[in-house]
Amino acid sequence: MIKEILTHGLNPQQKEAILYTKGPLFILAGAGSGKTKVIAHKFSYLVNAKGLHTDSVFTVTFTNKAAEEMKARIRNLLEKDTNSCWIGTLHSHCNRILRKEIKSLGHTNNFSIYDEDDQCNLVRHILKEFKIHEALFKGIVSRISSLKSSLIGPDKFLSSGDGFGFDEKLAKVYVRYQDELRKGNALDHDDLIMLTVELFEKKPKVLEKYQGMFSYFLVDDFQDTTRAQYCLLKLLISTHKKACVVCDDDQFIYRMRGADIHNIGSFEDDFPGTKVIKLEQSYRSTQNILNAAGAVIAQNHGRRSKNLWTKKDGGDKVFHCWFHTCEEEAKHIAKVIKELYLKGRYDYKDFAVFYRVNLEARVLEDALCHEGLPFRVLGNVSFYHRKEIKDVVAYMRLSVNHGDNVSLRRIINCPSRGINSVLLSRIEQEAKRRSISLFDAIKATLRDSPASAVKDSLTEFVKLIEHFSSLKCRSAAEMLRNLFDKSGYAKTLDEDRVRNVEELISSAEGKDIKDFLDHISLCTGMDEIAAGDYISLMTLHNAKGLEFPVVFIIGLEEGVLPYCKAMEGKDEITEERRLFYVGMTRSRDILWLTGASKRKLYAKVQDQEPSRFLKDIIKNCCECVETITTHHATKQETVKRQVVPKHAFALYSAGSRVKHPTWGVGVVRDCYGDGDDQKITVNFPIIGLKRIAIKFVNLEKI
DNA sequence: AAAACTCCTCTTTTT
DNA sequence: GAGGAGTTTT
Repeated sequence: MIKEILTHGLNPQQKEAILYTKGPLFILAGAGSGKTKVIAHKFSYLVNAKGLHTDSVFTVTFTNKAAEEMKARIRNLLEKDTNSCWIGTLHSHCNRILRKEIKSLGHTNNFSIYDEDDQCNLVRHILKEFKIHEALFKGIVSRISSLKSSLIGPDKFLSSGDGFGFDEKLAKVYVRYQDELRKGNALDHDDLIMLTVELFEKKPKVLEKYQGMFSYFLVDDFQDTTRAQYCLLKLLISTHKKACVVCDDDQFIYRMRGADIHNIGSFEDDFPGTKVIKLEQSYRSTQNILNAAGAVIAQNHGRRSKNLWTKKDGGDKVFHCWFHTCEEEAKHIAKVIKELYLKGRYDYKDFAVFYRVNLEARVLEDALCHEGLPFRVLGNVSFYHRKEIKDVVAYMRLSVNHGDNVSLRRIINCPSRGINSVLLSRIEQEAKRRSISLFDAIKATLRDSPASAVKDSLTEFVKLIEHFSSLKCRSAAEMLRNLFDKSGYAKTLDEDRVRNVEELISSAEGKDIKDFLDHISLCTGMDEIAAGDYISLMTLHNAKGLEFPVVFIIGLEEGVLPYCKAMEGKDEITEERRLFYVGMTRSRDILWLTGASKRKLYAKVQDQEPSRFLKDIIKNCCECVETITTHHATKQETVKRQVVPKHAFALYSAGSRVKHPTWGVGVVRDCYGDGDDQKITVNFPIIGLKRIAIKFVNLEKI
């Protein structure tokens, strides 16, 4: 009975995926095949039919956003609170475990979590000291990160190195970097995983405890796991082998972040008898879109075979259009969006434009502005990444963890406390000589230095930080507000930035200080208040996991998609192809693929060739649209005339505003007929779309 | 300590 | 072509 309720409205494969709990399960889920639904339903099946406790299902998502969605879905299905559940990213799970258990590894549990920015700062500091060319810091940070994602700690790396050249330097920096983290009582994101693995390997009792806590494991986006993450999961799963991983190898687009596609094979090897279920019915795209996307991805080899199909057969062919310049491309897209919008079938929020690199968005923004269309660009600098936010958070982190040298260096002269580089390096040396934290070194220096303006401001700084660490603030907001005022930092900011900090403070209202810090460290941005009717602009990477009725993918040119810096290796090209595939499969009804012969990249305009990926599909799947710039301009004109009729008797035209006696003001989306017989489609803000015959209604044109 | 100047770089990115 | 960082100038 419960079974029927929980699997109602699901297809046979989805049902099977939910009901199979005997052993390890591998779900190969195509784009739009309802994998999130399957995970949520499986969770509730485990609880309602199998009697598992909601806290004993270890559920992993790729992003925090996905975790929130999953929680909400499960909450609705179970009608139970999901707050204490283990539904989240692996990093947040590890943080939860480490805050509790890290003492047994000799750390303290008030550790700071460093983000990429902090890592870069630390590495640069080290490079300066080692007198290694500082511009290398980015490469080094990413090398260290990928070493950690493969569970290669500094010791292991050192011993593996008969290294020469760069590797030797890297090893030296890596050792020092990890040492600095340890001294500063800080972990970077990769440490969260690596240390949890270390914890489980060194402390079998702790591992047993967590193995015992969980009766089932659900892992979404398994293709995006790193080696370290896989090892962690394997440790936890190994006892009873009740796990279900969901993955799509065709959407593996995060190799650069250390994701390892071999984990898919490892899972089946490490858990023999794994049942494989394929979800191949797409509930998203039309058959035409699936055909085109399928033709693209089919060029990649060594994939798991998969045959996506849909009941939404037919649909429009995929549109393809080539332009002279990227400006024309952008203009045309704006025009198409406007026309579709005015027809009334779609809202602005139903449109998305994807591109490979952020700088492609510029031209598009101009064009959309020009047409007066509302849009938002996703994935700009995240809120927590802004300088002013990071600065106040650094104050907060230092108050919680005095050892946090990276945070201290960040704010010691912010606002200016008159500390010059001589004094600073004296403090650094003092800290090093006595192997104490910078914070303690400052205190020591203050004790035996003569009175001065610098001494006063430093004394005040120390007092401030100590005040807040001793003080039990009621909430993170209270602490932030006080720090912001009393540190004198507020005075150094302009209005905009003050407003940002205030936004941070209000988001901290009523939250526990440590929880709030964790939240900031583990989340990328403020949960986007995505509401509102906007066209979405984003990179192909950002598009993963989303869907839109109408999708445009722009810049389909050699050097852009595939991107020029990803064209050397074969693996890189296949990843670019998957990226394109991910973009295509986001679309429900309409898909446009565009490119241009001339595109402005950085300073100069470059000549562009059509992307090799287009060759795979144009012949059979695309409807090639001629542009205004070709000789057939008349065709465009006729299309336009249909949409915006301009005969003598037409009283209203698309885009004009009218007032209705009961529904208020609305925008005309589409018109039919003329004179007294004219019928119009009007969108009213609250009521929605309405068809109106003008002779029956007393409309006012405004 | 701020302003001016030069140099450099410039995929994608979640945690 | 713009933003960031580091260096030199005032």
